[in-house]
Amino acid sequence: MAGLSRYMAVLRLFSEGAPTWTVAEMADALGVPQSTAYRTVRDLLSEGLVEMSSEARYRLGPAFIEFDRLTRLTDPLLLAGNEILHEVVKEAGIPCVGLLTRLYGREVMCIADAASPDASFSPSYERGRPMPLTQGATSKAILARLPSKRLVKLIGREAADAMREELAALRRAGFCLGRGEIDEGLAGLAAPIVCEAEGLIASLSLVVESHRLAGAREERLRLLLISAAQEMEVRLRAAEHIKEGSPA
Amino acid sequence: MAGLSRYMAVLRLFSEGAPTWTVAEMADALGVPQSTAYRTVRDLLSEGLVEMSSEARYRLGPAFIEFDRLTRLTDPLLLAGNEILHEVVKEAGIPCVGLLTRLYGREVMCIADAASPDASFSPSYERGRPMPLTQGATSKAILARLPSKRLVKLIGREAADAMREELAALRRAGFCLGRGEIDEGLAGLAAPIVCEAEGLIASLSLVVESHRLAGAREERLRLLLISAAQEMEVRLRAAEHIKEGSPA
DNA sequence: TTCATATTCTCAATTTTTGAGAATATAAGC
DNA sequence: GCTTATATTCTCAAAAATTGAGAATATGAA
Repeated sequence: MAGLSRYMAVLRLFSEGAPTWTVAEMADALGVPQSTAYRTVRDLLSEGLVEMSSEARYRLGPAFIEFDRLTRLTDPLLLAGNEILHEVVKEAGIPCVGLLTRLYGREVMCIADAASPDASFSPSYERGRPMPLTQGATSKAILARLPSKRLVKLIGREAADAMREELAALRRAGFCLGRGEIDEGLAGLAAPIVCEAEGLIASLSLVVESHRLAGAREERLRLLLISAAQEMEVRLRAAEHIKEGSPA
Repeated sequence: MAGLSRYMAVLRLFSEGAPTWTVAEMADALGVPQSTAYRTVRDLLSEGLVEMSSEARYRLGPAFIEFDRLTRLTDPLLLAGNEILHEVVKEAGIPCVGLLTRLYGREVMCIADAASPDASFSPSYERGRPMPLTQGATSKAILARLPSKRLVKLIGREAADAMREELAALRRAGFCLGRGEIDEGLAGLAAPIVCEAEGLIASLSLVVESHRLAGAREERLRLLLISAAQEMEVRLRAAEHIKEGSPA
């Protein structure tokens, strides 16, 4: 095993169910001798990617929290959209959770969440959680705006072909509604956000209880999301011009 | 440059002021040939540690957000203390920001923050932000509980000697108050949290406007923080026993 | 102290990385 | 379509780093 992947293999051992590991356990899990595992852990330790917990057990280190903060401070979508996200949740007027989600590398990932104070349900999403690529309004709103070449790369030719018509319709509508596709009893409403210059394809979505989606209210939320998403696009373009306009 | 550090050197280029880089810029900044830089970036890309932004620019990738989520879900201090942190802010009854801070690797780092709705000031702290080691109530409450050997390793012999008496007093008091040590006009109040079994040394602190710290109120907040910190220690020990008690 | 376990060290064989430049993509303009 | 400029990958022998087994040291508790 070579280069970076040898380190990442260790880091990927850590999980919610197994948050701490001894070096012996790592060596075992990866099938490498202990001396090698110790060297690897020592390197990770010195970079802050793991820390010693106690009694020879190790856990993920502070570097991840710091780098995450950096992404929070610099992500153009968050800068343009976090404030609006909270406003949308407030204006929705019913119990709901708002999500900002983004195609990120090869994943569709939630990068910001905001629950209304009266939201009694807890949707399974939050910052840092990868979402299923082809299910749910949030992801579909994103896939619908993907150039077909990239879509194929992401989900494969067959899956892309199977979804082509549905996505074309969503693209025309500029909006996506899904009922119970992910959580039973919950519905997702999502509007796409695209900024070519930043290479950004994302969506703003709202998760609400299905039974609250009467006709008129659904229409109101649709308009709310679409206009909020458009406002985010405007801010993204503005931020980008500022960057280019400023002296290098 | 060898092994992991060669990759970290690239990642550490990214900052709030320079959130995106071209490969040529990286190669320049690090003094390596472009072909080498391209190979390094390709590896980082495939692990999700960087992503392509647009037009040959790269930014930090989704892996950091995912790993951060994992630390949020598994950090024993956060599991034991996040709820209490919010209660403390609520019960404080004045505009304030509550912080959970932890000795993390070689840094003192804030891992959770909660502002009261009426807090009009914005303290310079938040999750993922390293704090100055030897300044501010938050850090001092932690240093006071550090075994002197580790203290020396952390801040050096001279600095450790210079602080020895002050820290001994803080240790006896079980509490730390600092006025304007970090932000002019703000005061920090902090109580230590220690859990040997988890190898955890931390503090719970409250940032308030200095002028609001009348005598009686200061005393009330002191007691609030100390009892909340103790409750966290209790929960930490409970969580630890559950872990040990459960079948492997 | 003594034991048990955690961690680092040693060294030759093996594998990876490096750098310079050539060879390919890729995208924009004509 | 072609042309140009730039981005990215590839090639290959020399240089450097990693590997694995085990010995040598810490470290901490009894």
